[in-house]
Order: sequence, then structure tokens, then C-alpha cells
Amino acid sequence: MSVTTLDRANSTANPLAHPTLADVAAISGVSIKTASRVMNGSEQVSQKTADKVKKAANLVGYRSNRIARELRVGSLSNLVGMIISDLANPFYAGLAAGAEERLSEEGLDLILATARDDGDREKKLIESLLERRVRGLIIVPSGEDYSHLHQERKRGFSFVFVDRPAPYLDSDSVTVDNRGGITTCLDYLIEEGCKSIAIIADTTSIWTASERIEAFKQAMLSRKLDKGNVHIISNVHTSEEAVTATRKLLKERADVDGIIATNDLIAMGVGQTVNASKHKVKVVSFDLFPTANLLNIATLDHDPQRLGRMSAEMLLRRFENPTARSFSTEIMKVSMKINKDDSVGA
Amino acid sequence: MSVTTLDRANSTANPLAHPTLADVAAISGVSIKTASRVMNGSEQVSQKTADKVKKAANLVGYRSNRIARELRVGSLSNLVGMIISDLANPFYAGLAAGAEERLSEEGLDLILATARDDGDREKKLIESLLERRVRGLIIVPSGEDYSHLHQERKRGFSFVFVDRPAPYLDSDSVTVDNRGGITTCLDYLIEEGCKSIAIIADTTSIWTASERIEAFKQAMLSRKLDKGNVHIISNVHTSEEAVTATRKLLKERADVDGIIATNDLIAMGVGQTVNASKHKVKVVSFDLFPTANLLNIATLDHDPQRLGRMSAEMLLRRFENPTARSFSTEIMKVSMKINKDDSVGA
DNA sequence: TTGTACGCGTTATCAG
DNA sequence: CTGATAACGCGTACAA
Repeated sequence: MSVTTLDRANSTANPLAHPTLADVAAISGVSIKTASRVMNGSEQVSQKTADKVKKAANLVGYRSNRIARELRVGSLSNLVGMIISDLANPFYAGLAAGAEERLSEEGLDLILATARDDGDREKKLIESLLERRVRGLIIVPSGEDYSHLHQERKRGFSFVFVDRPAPYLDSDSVTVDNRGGITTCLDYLIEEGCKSIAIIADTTSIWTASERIEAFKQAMLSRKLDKGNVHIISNVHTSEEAVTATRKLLKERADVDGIIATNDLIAMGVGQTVNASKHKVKVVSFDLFPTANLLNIATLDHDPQRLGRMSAEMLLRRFENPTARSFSTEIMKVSMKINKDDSVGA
Repeated sequence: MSVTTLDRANSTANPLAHPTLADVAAISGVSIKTASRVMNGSEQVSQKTADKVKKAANLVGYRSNRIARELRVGSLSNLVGMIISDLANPFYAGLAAGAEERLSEEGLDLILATARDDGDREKKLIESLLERRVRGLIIVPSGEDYSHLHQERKRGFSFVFVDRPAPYLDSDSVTVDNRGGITTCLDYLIEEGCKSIAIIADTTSIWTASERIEAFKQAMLSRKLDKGNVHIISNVHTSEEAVTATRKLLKERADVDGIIATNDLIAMGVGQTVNASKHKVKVVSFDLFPTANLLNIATLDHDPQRLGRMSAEMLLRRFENPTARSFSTEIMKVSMKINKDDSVGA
């Protein structure tokens, strides 16, 4: 008997297909069920049979088929789907990293997809992930309307929305305390003695951006800041645009001595521009990001990875009680984190 | 008949379980097969029956179960597994972003896991993904020995290794032209008139780091550089360590006028430190990264996203001919990308 | 200790 | 046009 014939009992099988329990059973001359018992952890099998089966399994490279196992009654998948805008963006990558880390602690795997800020694409992705019977879904919303998920949610399927709430759907969400954060930034600059303060923000159609601008306006009023010493710049969407906007600002308003950047990409552009200029300007970023301390700018203690972990955590809680109607809208509080000035400079 | 009873034909079902074809069939009073026909695209079904079935499907929120479908004979999964070290690292995130983008064009989904530079963890992850019957696997190797995958590879399972080749396994891989890249960096600095050149590199146990240091030594010799004007600093693993190393270098060797940073994290630290100092030093980074131009440093045109796309591309090619014995070891050529000095500065 | 029958949700085959 | 029946790979329940 050559090794080749032993390679595969089920000789009709597609060579690409993985060996099955039936193959192992056939080779070792036992029933499928016995082979199954051995592979699972030898619940009452004679040593001799077990050895025989293990040897056969090894020979063909048998590997249990989780798909088939999970198809069985009631068994839950251990796949969680996550949809973000763009994996190449450090903020979303951090979000995914945090979620993946927490989920992997629970033995859950993450299937990741990018919606590219496209609501239609996102809808298709959600559909595809639901067809795959993922256990739950973590979504950074790109769409305008999530009412179509109402039925799934009602049935007990677990959704968690991150960074922004889902319009027209009652569901769990984790967002950052945008208002509190902006107020903290502003107060920090005031305490640092800044007199003329600017905020540079993203496209106003983005929920977080408009929230932050609104918060700034309110805080500005309550802090009794002189309107003439306050500058609101919005629709700045990339680091490059932030560079341009900052240069323009510093040129037109040389008295500006404090800038709030409403996200990480903007902060990178602002920070680098200010550092390269002769102006003395304090910069504070809403987002924490890897090179913030290198750029010597203060940030809120608001780590996307933490937000990602929190979203995973909330999903896990929801798993415990899928049909409970009380939806949590957790708001991640942020505090100020001031970078010491000793890590940079020759 | 109330709507509630219509909600679900199979009343004994777990409320968490998705409705099945059987549910739809029962409600609409047709056989399962007919319901299946309608859901797939009405291959020979009367309009009347089709409408009835569709209505029922809508009512219960039926959604085809891909798991069950893929269990069928020969049907291939459209899941691809990818294992990287750390999703929070922009280089790996870029790699994943590129792969995901290319795969999604082919309707393939990506399941992403992080090995955290831990060979044992990586091995378990590979095992888990194989159990899930992914279609193929893209891996940035953390391990020392991949011979255990020999049987899977021989059976025709598709692996692609990225950034570093897989030790002890004949398989496809995509790496960067480390030697050519370093030579390009060095020649760039020489052309820019640099006389005293340093290279700051990662931990030497990392394959790419040692490759790059070796390349530097060789290129240095062939360029007839004076040994006294060349500095090799290694085992620098983070941006912070790069800051420290750069400061020390500039302090001890004030004549240094050119620095090669062997990866993105190091480049961020070096770039920021140099910018903050009074020293005139040209910096060039092996990796391209989002804020390189803000830091005003030259880089190779070596985008992790491109590398990710290439790895996906190679996997797709391998799918076409799974058992072919010829393995491709594609080397991504890199050219110089010099940032104009007009994007930064007040 | 080991084996047989059945079910998970779907589709292919072959009858009606 | 429509419907039983088998099969995919595995585990549970029940025999032998």
C-alpha cells in the first residue's frame, strides 16, 4: 500500500478540499463518530483506537471544520464584523486595533471592512456580514439612515455604533464627549494665557465636526471671550489643508496665540506649521495620536484604541442580553493630557 | 391571524436565530426548494408564487445563510485571512488597507488578526483561520519556522507572505527591495552633498532591519565612503527611542549632515528632532508615511498600501493555479520620492 | 467502548 | 412549473 493511496481515503474529493472526519475514519478503520470523539478530546475511547485515529489525522493533515460545527443548532458564531471608513487613517485603524484586541481576549475574531464614507457601500457590507451570520456588528456610521436595521435589532441582533450615533435606529453607541472635550481644550488655552484663540475643524457635514464647533461657540460665550479674538475655521479635511489654513491664519491674524485642532489629521498639519514658524502659538488637539508628543502639542486623553475597546466591551455586554430594550449611549469622557516639553529639541 | 403568529413559522426557534428558508416556505405555503429558487433569482417560477414568497421573506426579514451555502460541495469561501503584527502601527495598517481594498474588488472579505510579534500566537491564529476554511492567507511573518505549513501548501492551500519571506517554507512572498532601497537613499544623500552620514535602524533581530544595515555597509564600501564619516546606529525600536538616539548623535557628532531612517516610526522621531534643532541635516526615510512631507523629509516611494495590494494580487494569482510548484518571490522595487520644500514653513 | 440516525440551512438532482 | 430527497461536515442522542 503506497503512501499515495493513504493520502486520502475519499479519492473522489477535490484536492483543494480539506480532509474530513470521514477521511480520517476511513483510513483508521473506525466510524466517523469515533474519529470525532478522538479529535475532540477522547471522551471514552480506548488508547489503541485513539492512537490509530490520531495517526491517521496527522497523516492527512486533518483540521476540524468550524463552519460545519457552527452550523449546528444554536451554536453561535465567534465572528464579529466591523465597518470603518478607511483603514489607512490612523484614527480608524486605532479604533479597529482597540476593538480587535478586546475581542480577541474573548476568543472572537474580527472581520473588517471599509465603507469609504459611502453609505450605499456600507449598506451592502452590512448585508454581506449579516449573511455571514456574524455574532455582532461594530459600525462607524457613514450612512444617513439606519432604520432598515430595525427588524434585525428587534430580533436581538447586536449592533454597536462608534464615534457617531446611528440616525433613525435605536441602538447602542459609544461616542466621545465632544462638548466637554472642546471646553477642556479651550480652558486649557485660556489658562495658558492665550488671548486670541482659533479652532480649525473638519467638514461641517461630519457630525463630530459640527458638534465640536457648536461646543466651541457655546463655551466661548460662557467664557466671555471677545468675539474679535476668536476665529472659527471649518471645512479643513486633510493635513495638507490644515497646513494651508494655518499659514493663512498666522499671516492674517498675527495675534493668534492658541489653536484648537479638532482631529488628528488637522493637528498634524497645524502642529508642524506652527513649529516651522516663528510664531509662539499653543496648539491643542482633540485627538491623541502617536506623534503628538513629537510635535509638542497638547492633546485630550482621547485614544481611538480606547474608544475601540469600549465599543467591543459594549458589544460583549449586549451579547449577554440581546433583546433588552434599554440602549446605552456611552459617552467617553476625555481629560486633558499635556505633553511635557522634554522629549523634543536638540 | 395576528401579525405575531406570522412573524415566525418555526415558533420553536431560538429568537436569536435568523429566519430560514423553511420559515419563508411555511408562511408562503410552498416547498423549501421553491422558496430557494425565488430567493436566488427566480429560475422558472410563476410570478404569483414568486411574489408570495418575496412577501413572506420580507415579512420575517429572511436573509440567506452563507455559512450553510458554503458548506455545500466544492463551494469556496470568500474569506481571506490576514495576520499582521499590530494594527495600530501605520505601516501594518497600510498593508492591511491595501490588501483589503484589492480583495474587496474581487468580492472577497478580509478577516484580520494581530500576532503581536509573537510566533506562538501567530501559529494559533493560522490554525484558527484554517479551521474557518478561509480561501487563502496573507501573513506578515512573526515566527521563525513555517515548515508545519508544508502539508497545507502541498495540498494547494494559498499562502502569501509579505514584507519578509517565511523561513523553512516554499511559498509565495512579496518583499521590498531592501538593498536597492538603501542604496538609493545613500546615493540621494551623497548627491545632496552630505559628507557625514548616519543610518538609524531597528532591532537587528528583525529581518528587514538587518537586511538594510547589511545593504548600507556594502553600499558604503562601494561608494568609497570614509569609515570615520559613517555611523551605524541600530536597535532603535520606537519613535521615542529615535528621538533619544538622534539627539545623542547630533550632540556627539555635530558634523553629521545626513541621516537614513530605516522605517516610518524611526523617521518620525528623527525628523521631528532634526527640525527642532539648529542642525542642517538631510533626512531620508525608507518608508513612505502620511506626514512625511509635513516633517519635510525625503522618502522612498514605498507605500505599504501598494505592498498590501501586491500581496492580494499575488494571492489572487495563486488561486488560479493552487498546486503549481513555482513560487513567486516578488520584490517591490522602490524609487526616490523627494518632497518639495514648499508645503511647510510660515 | 463504539456505532447509527438525525439535524443544522442550503442547493442539486431527479421526479411529478 | 413545483416538490421530495440527498448531500455538505460535524455533533447530539440514543443504541448496541
